[in-house]
Amino acid sequence: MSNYKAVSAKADFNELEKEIINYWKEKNIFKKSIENRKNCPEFVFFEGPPTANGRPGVHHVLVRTFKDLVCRYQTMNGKKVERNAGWDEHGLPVEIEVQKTQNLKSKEDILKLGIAKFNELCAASTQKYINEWEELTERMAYWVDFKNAYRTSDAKYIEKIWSILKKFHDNDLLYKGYKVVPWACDSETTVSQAEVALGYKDVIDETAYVKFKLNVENQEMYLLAWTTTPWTLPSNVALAVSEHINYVVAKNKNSNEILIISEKRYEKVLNPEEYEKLYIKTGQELFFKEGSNLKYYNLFFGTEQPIIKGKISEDNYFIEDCEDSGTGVVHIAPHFGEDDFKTCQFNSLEINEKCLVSPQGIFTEDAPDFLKNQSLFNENKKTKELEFIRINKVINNELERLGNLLKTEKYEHSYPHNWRTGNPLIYYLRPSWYVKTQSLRDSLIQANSQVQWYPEHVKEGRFGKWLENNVDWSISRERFWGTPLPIWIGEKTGKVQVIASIKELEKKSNKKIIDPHKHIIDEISWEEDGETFKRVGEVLDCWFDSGSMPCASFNIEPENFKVADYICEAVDQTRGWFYSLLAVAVASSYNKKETTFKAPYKKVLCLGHILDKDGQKMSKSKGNVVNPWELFEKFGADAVRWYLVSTYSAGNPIKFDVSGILEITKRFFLQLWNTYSFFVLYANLDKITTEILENYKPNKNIKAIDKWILTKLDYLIETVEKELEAFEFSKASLAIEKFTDELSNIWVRANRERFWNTSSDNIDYDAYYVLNECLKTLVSICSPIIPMLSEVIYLNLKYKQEPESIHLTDRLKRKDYEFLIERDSLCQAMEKALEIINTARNQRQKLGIKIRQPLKAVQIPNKYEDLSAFHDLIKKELNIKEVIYKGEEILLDTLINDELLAEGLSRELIHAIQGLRKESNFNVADRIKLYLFMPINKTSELIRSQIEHIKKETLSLDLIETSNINTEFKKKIKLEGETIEIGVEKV
RNA sequence: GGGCGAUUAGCUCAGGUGGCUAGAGCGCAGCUCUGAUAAAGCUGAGGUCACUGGUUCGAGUCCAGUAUCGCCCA
Repeated sequence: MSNYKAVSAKADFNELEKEIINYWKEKNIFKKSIENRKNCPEFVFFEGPPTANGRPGVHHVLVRTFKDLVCRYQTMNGKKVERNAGWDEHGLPVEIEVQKTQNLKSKEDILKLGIAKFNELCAASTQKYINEWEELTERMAYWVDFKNAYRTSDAKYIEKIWSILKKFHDNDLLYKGYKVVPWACDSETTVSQAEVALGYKDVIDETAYVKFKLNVENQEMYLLAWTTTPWTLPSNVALAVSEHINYVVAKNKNSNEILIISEKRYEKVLNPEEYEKLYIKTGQELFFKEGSNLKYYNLFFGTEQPIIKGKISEDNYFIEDCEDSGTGVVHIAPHFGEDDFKTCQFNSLEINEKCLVSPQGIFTEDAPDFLKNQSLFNENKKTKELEFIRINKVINNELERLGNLLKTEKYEHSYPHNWRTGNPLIYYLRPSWYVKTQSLRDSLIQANSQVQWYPEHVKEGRFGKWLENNVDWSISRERFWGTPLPIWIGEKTGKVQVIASIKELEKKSNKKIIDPHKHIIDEISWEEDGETFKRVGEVLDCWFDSGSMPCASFNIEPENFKVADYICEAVDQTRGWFYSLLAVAVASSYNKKETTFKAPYKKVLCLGHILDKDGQKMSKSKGNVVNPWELFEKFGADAVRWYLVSTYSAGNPIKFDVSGILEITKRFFLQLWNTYSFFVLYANLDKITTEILENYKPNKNIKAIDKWILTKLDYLIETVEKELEAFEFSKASLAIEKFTDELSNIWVRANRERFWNTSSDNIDYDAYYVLNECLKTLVSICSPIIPMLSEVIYLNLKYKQEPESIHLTDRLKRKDYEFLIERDSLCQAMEKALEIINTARNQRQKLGIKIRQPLKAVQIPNKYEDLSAFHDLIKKELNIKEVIYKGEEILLDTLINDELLAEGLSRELIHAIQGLRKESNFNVADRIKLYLFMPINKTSELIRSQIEHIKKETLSLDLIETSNINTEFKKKIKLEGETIEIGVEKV
C-alpha cells in the first residue's frame, strides 16, 4: 500500500482546481479559516462593492486576485480576516439598463410606468448578474462571504446613510445649492458626463455680436460681446472682462457710437474704414478703477447690471485674449453655463431663483413678451431633430430692432447632443444638495497623510492633487433608484428637517415603513407647527452609498466607522470609492472640536487597468475582450492568478497576453508539478510515509548540496515575506519561480539517483527529507497566490495531524539548521561549483566528448580554495573521477583509456535500454529480461566487461545474447560505429 | 485645456539615495542532448535606455521642454 496518492505526470489543472473548490465547499474551509483565528488580531479588509449590471471580466479577476492574496497571506500570518462581499445596487447605470430593456426613453416614460414598478425592475436587474459574479468569484478562488454580503439598497443600509446625513446636517455640512448640469429637455433629465461625450456633433449656429449700452452719461458707449447661444441673452445678468487684456475704445466714424473690444480682436471684428481707435487701456484701468461705477443696461429689461472679472477662482481666468474668436467680453447667463454660474458665485452675485426657461425648454411667463411660451427648439425638416436656429433668429431680429446687434455670423462648432434622441442638450442650472467637502479640504489632506499608498506616488499625486482641488460634493441626483435623501422641507417657512432613521420617520408620520425607497418615502409627509413637511425629490449619488460602507455595512454609528487595514481597487477609484470613503469618514467625524482625522483605510493598493496585448483598451467592438472562463478551462485559474501577480508593475496598465499564461504554465507550473510527482513516485516505491518524514531528523553530515538547497529555501522564505509585506508582488513571485527552477533543474537533476534504490536497506532518507521540506515550504509560500494548486500538493504531502487545508495552516517559517550560520559562504561556494561545471561542460562540447563518456579528472585553479564539499557534485555532473587543484584555469583531462571507454560505452548502452523501457511504457520499477546482440570485436568486449553493472542499472534479471531478438520492444543503436540490437521484456 | 503615471533588447519586465562595460525570462540563430516535464544544456545575435536641451568629472537614474500611450478632471 502506498502512502501518497499517486500523481499523474500530466496534470489537468482545470479539473484539479474544480475538485479543490468542491473540497473547500464540503469542508467549509473558508469559514473555518476565519473561525480558526477567533481570538487573533484582526486584519480588516473592505470589499469595494461592484455594480452587478454586467458580466464580470478579466479586469475583475485582476483586482480580485490581489484582494484575495493579501487576505490569504494575512490569514496564514495568524490574523483573523473577515471578508464580506458587497453589492452596489443603486444608481444611474442600473436605471439605464432597465430603461434599455423596458424601452423607456424619458423620465416621462418612467413616470407613466410608475416609480414603484420602475424601482422594482431596478432591484430585480441587479440580481440578474449576481449569480454570474458568484460563479466567477468561486471558480477563481476569491474567498469572500456572499451570505453576509452588504447591499446598498437594504433598508438597514439606507437607514445608516440617513443617520450619516443627519450628522452632516447637525454639523452644518449639508446645504442646498445649485449646479449646472448637462440637461436633456426632451427627456427632462440630466445626462452623465460619459453620455455627453457620446453625443458631440458638429453644428452651424448663427452667433451674434451684441452691443451692451454702458451707463456713461452723454455718450453712446457700448461693450461688445459675442455669443454662440443668443437664446441665453434674455437671461444675461453680467458681462465678464479680464483685468489683464488690452481693450480698444473705438468710435464709429459715421455716428456717435463708441464700442469697446479687446485689442487682438479689434481689427478682425470691426471694419477699420468704419471705426477709428480712440485709445487703448487695460481691463483694469478701464473697468475696475477705484470709484468707478461703470455698469450696463440689460438688453430687454433695461435694468443696470454689473461688469465683473471673468474668474471662477483667484487664479483662474477663463477669458482668453485669442485672435480666433470672441471680443474679450463674455456674456454671463448663470442658468445656462457652468463658468457663468461659478463666475457669479466668485463675484458674489445673487442668482435669481426664477429661470426664464422651463426644464422642457419653453420660455416662461417671466421672459420678455416676444418670447413668452416659445420653445427653444424647432425641428430640422431633413433630420427630424431639434435645433436652436429659429429661436436664435427671433432673438437676433429683436436685437436688431432694438439697435443692439452689431452683426451675426455663421459659426461651426462641436456641440453636445442627447446620444439617444439626437437633440441638443443645454447646460442648465438645477438645485442640488451639497456636502461642504471644500471646507474639509485640510482635514481630508491630513487624513490622507497617514495612508500608505501603493504605488506611493498616488498619495501626493493623483489622489493628493484631487483633494487639493476638492470642491463641494454634489450628492443629489434627480433620479429614481437610489437612497432617497432624508430631507423634508416645511412648505411655508422652508425649514429643513433631516431624518435619521425609519423609526423617527414612522413616529413623525404615523405610518409604517418597510421599504425606504423613493416611491414609498415621497408619499410621507406630516404637519408640524402649522405647516406641512414634504420630502425633497432627489436620491443620493450612489458613490455616497458605497462610501458609507465602513459604518453602514457594519451597522455602527457614523463616527465609529471601521478602518480597513487594506483595500484594493483599480486606479480610477481615486475619484470614486477611494474618495467617497475618505470624504464620508472625515465628514462623519467632523464636529467643531475635532482637529485630527483618520481615513477609513490604512493601505491602499491601486492597480492599473488591463489592456489587450497591444496596449489597446478591451472593448466589445474591437473584439479583443478576453473571456476569463476560457482561460480557466485551458490553463486553470491559478495560472491566470500567477500571471497577473508575476507581471504586476505598480500602478501601471497590464498588457494582457494569453501566451504569457502558457509561458507561466511551462516555466513554473509544470516544473513544480513534476518535481512533486517525482517525489511521490519514488516515495511510494521506497515505502516512504508522511510519518517517517515527519519524525525524521536529517543527518548531521548532510550533503553539501542538501545544505545548499535548504539554504536557498531559507533565503526564499525571507525574500517572499519581505516582498509581500512591501507589496512587491512580482518580485515575490519571481523569487519563487527562481527557486523552483533551482530545485528542479539543479537539485533534483543532480540527486535523481539517490531516489533510485534497488533495495529497501539503502534508502537515502536525507534526500526524501530535503525534497519534502522544499515542496511543503514552497506550496506554503505560494498558497496565497495560487491557492488551489498549493492545496492539491499540500493535501497529499500533509502530515497526519496537520489541518485539512493549507489555508488553515500558519505560513511555514525559517528553520534553525546549524549550517544556516554560514549560508552566504555556502551559496557562494555552490556558485563557484556551478561555474566550474559550466566551463568544463563547455570544453567537453567543444571537444566533442559526450557527458556520458567518463573522464579522468578536472583541474581547478588553486584560487578556488577548497570546494571539497562540492567535489561529489562536480564529479557527477562532469562525469569525472577526480578533482585536482592545479594551475590557473579550469581544464579537463581528456585522455580516454580502455577502462574509461568501457564505462562510457556501458553508459551509452544503459541509456539506450532505459529509453527503450520508457518507449515500452514500462514502470520505473519493473524488472526485465534483456536481449542483446553485438558483433564480436573490441567494443563488445569492453561492453561485456560491464555487464553486471548494466544489468543492475536497467533492472535486468536476465541477459540473453542472441542474434534473433523477437521481443515486442526492440531497437538498433550505433556505438563506436558498431550496430547493436537490444530488446526488453517484462518479467 | 489641466493633473498623475508610463516610455529600457522582437515581447513581458528589473534597474534605492547619479559610478552601467545596462540586466532577467520568453522569443530568435547555431551547436549539444533526449530516462527532464507542454524538456534540458552551451554559445551567440539584439539596446544612441522615446526625443531635445541642461546640471555634473560622470545621467537609464536629477532638472526643463517635446512626442506617444493610459487614467482622471475640466
